Order: sequence, then C-alpha cells, then structure tokens
Amino acid sequence: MDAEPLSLTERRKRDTQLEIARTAARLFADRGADAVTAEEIARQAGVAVRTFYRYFSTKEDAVAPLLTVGADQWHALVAAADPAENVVIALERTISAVLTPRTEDELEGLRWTLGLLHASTSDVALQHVWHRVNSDSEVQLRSVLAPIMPRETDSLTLRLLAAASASALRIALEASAESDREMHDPDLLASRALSAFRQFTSGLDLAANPRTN
Amino acid sequence: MDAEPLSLTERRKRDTQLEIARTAARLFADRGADAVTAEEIARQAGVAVRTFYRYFSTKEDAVAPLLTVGADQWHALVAAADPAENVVIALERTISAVLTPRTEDELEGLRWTLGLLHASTSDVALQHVWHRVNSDSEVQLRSVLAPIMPRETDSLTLRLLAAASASALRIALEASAESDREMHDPDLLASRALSAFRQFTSGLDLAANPRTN
DNA sequence: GGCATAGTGGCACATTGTGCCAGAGTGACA
DNA sequence: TGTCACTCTGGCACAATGTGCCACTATGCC
Repeated sequence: MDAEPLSLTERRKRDTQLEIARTAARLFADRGADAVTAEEIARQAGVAVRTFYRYFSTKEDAVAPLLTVGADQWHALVAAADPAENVVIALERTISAVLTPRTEDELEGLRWTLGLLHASTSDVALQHVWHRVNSDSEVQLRSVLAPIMPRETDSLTLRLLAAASASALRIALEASAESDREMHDPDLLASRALSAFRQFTSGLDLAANPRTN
Repeated sequence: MDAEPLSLTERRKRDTQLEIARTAARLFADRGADAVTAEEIARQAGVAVRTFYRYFSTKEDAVAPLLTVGADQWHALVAAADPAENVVIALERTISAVLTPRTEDELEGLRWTLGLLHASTSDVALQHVWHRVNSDSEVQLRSVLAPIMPRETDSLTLRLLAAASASALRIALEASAESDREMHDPDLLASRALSAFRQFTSGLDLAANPRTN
C-alpha cells in the first residue's frame, strides 16, 4: 500500500497505542470491562493515566483499534476499486480479501479481533464499543462507495448498500466469535460473510415459504 | 392491545420516567448532551439525582424511552403475527403499521422520536444511544421472528432477516430526521421504510449497472 | 388504623475524564 | 556539539459520573 516514512516518534506512538489496546483487551476479557480501572490498564501498559487518556477518550475505547483494523483495510480496498467494476462485485472481492489474512501480522490482528469479540458476547460495555465501531464503519463505507456507484443511484440506495455490506461482515464475525469451535477458522468466516452479502444483494429468499403449522 | 391494570404507583413511575426523558431530550437538543449535567436534568424533572440514577443507568440513557417506544410496538406486533402468514409479508405489514400513528399519543411519540433523532445528527453522545437502541432492537427482533420463520431456515438467515428489517426501519428514520422538511411527514416515512425493506428482500438491484466513466 | 413493601432523597465515596503546567525526549540547524 | 523549537509525557487539581448505604415517606393490603 503506502510506504513507511515513520519517524522514531511515530513508531513509538503506534507501539504504545497497540500496547495499551492489547493490555486493555487482556484485562477486559479476563474480568469484564467495568471491573478494570483505567489506572490499572495504564500501569500494566507502562504509561501514566494522563497519557492513557491522551491516546483514548474513554476507558472502553482502548480496545477499539483491535476491532477497527479490519474495517480500515476494507474501506481502503473499496476506495481503491476501479469505478468501471461493478459495485457488488467489488464488494464481494474486498470482503473476501479482508477476511483472508496474507501475512502473519494480519492473521494475528484477526485473532485479536475475534478473541475480543468473543469476550464481548458476555460483556455489555464491550458490545457498545463493537456497535460504535460498526456504525462508524457503515458511515465510512458510504463515502467510499459513493464514487463507484452507478450514476443514477439515489441516496437511499447508497445507504442500503452500505448497511447491507457492513451488516454482512458484522454478522459473519459475530456468528464466528460466538462459537468457540469456529473462532479460529478464517476460511469459514470468509465464506460465511460472502454468503451473507449475496443473500442481501440477491434478495432474502423467503417469499415462497410460509411456515405451515 | 392489553388492558391497564396500572396501580397508582405504577402510573406515577411511568410519568416520572417520561418526564425525565423529555426533560433530558429538551436539554440535550438545546445545548448538546455533554454540556448538560445529570443534576440539572434531575432538578428540572423534579427528582433527586439519586432517583434519576434509579430510573436510568447513565445520563445519556435518559432519552432512550423516546427512541424505543416505536421499536417496542413493532416487536409486539411481530410477535403477535400469525405463523401461517409469510414472514416477509408480516414484516411489511408491521413496519407500515408502526409508522402510521393512529392516536394522538402515538403521533406525539413519533414527533419526540424524530425530534430527538434530528438533534442527534450533530451530537455524538446521542448517536451512541440511538445505535445501542437499534442493536438491542435487532436482537429482540430475532427472538420474535424465530417462531414465525419457515421451519428449515438456518441461524444465519434469521440473523440476516432481522438485520435487514431493523436496518430498513433505521435508515428510513435517519433519512427523515436528517432533513428538516420531511421530519414531520409520517406518510413519507412509512413509504420510505417499506421501499427500503423491499429492496433488501428483493435483492439490491445493482447487478446490471456498472458505472461507465 | 397498622403493617409490610417499595420508591425517594441525602451522603460518602471510588472512578472517570479534562485543564493546566512543568519536565524530558526528538529533530533541525549552525 | 550545542541550543532552540516542538511534541510527548506525567503529575496535580478538579468537576462530574455512577453506586452503596441508610433513613424517611407513601402506597397497598389486611
């Protein structure tokens, strides 16, 4: 993608942020988010409380980077898509790409995401973070989708496509995270997300099947 | 629907809750959520701060009842649907019903919802509440949808249908709330929500329309 | 009327999150 | 190498959030 003109300071900031995020994730998963104080996260991450709040605006926010890393990659891929390519095809392609880790770092990132998501099934505070991340992602997705939509598409359709795409990814991740067994199987995750997205774009096929009691 | 065996105490609790909610909504819309203290809401609503926190677990939560009232009605209607009726038809019917106010109280409730939603477009804290309400609604919708789904439907499809329904309603409300002009036109709101839902269930029709630059 | 129960208010307190200022590290330039 | 500007960091004070605890009051039931 882009080069790394990261100065020493920039690199140390990235490291500090990631260190705080993973420390927070460990503690939250261990004891639940509200049984952990900001002071404890800061101490274990090796920074002062005041510094913690310079990196993150709330205590819960500390784990957000672990959840947004995939979404950020996805938005970048969509934004870079060829406007001549069909939007739906581009979305399928990018969904598949972002759920298929290619480097060791990407795999580790995915593991952290799913692990945290797994912990959040029994922690309301973490669910809030996840929901916020997804809402932000949907808004972000709208702005990168707009330039590659067919010319005549109206605002409502743009919103719907962004919602469908974000929901497909979200639901696939949630479903995988809730099951212990499937939590570490990226292939299943990718195919599930694609299946979800295709059901949205091809119509949820329930019209001809009333329940007969 | 159901009768009102509300005792005096129960009625006063309802009144107090609504009074707090509307007081909070007024203040939040006026000055933004974080420029308002819990103490001020409590004072203007005529209760002690300690009592405020017995009704609501956080300051922002105070406005949630104004946003959930429609969703609650909707869930009740879906739960009461005939299992022999097609699910998609039932959803269209109930979406239309819940956005068509029949009494003066329902109309007032819808006004408060849209007004608050309008204010939340420029207030991050209120957006969080709205997102949380929608997530909760989606989960709730799953459990009331499950009994009226076709027998063979799998868990993923259930999740997708709930997400599609909740998203259709959410997006229609957001789109209406963001425009000053359409904010007070329930008919437009209902038709927009139906249109959104039908696009989900009939497939987002973008397959044959790549953008030609 | 009198009693059990449940809602209310006041108080103390841990925790959150921010403004402010002082110290320490980095990078540029002479 | 020295020094200067700039940014990151840490400590402190402080307003505000949210909770546990206890006493007080009103409702509902006999």
